[in-house]
Amino acid sequence: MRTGLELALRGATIATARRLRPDLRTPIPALGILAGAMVHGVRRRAKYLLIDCDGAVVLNHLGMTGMWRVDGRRREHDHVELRLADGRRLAFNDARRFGLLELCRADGGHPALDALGPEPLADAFTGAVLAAAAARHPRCAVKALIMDQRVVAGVGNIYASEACFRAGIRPLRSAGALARNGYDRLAEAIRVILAEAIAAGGSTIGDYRQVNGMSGRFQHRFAVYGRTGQPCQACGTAISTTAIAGRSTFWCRSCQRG
DNA sequence: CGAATCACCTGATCGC
DNA sequence: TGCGATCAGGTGATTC
Repeated sequence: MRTGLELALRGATIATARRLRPDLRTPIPALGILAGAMVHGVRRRAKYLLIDCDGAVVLNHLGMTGMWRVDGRRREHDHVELRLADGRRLAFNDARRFGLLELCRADGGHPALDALGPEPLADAFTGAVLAAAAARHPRCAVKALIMDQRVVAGVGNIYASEACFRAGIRPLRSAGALARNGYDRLAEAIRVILAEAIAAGGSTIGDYRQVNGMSGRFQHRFAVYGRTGQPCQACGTAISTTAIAGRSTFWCRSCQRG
């Protein structure tokens, strides 16, 4: 989504920005400050997008169903609308309203960004980081550990299951019981899965679309997510499902014994 | 204290 | 066909 937004917005001037309803997960602030501003770029930190504008930084989280689209016509659940000086219309749509759209402080920060762990695609993220977190939370399930945004920032429910499969690690395994080389494999698996998913334009399960309206393509490459009962592509064993911390978790009991 | 559970909200799907 | 129950990409508060 960051890539698509950057392509659509970088260098563009916002003519008007308005809320179409007052709140998402939190209140949406007045956006009049964006009128006439140029967009310098779009950054990402964890699952948050930061839209750098003249005089303001917009902080946005997609929640479960949030998406930005360049689209001429207004759709149900469009909650924020940017009209650009060149005539294009960019809308933030979020059926469930678990998303967030706020403005950063003058220093560019925001409380939501304060406690986040390292970026999984940055050099600072290593197996040692996961092993250290495991030492702090030895009884935590491995999958829950990698979904803790304070441990590593940006791994959600789909990619947590996929990364555990890729690393050959049982998602329910107690964090304290996994050896260091397991965390090295897991950190690498997280990097690979996220990089591949980003390159594929994300995963469209229900209504998610890229900024240009196209579906993601990574859902066709899921090894385990949503494949309960279907044969594992590696060994043929039926994929299992279980709940960890209230989230559906998919795994192969044969391939994932680590 | 840490970890599981609930709450937030809408829509799709499933079983009856 | 209709209806209630359940589930869904996330996060933060509450409960145990």
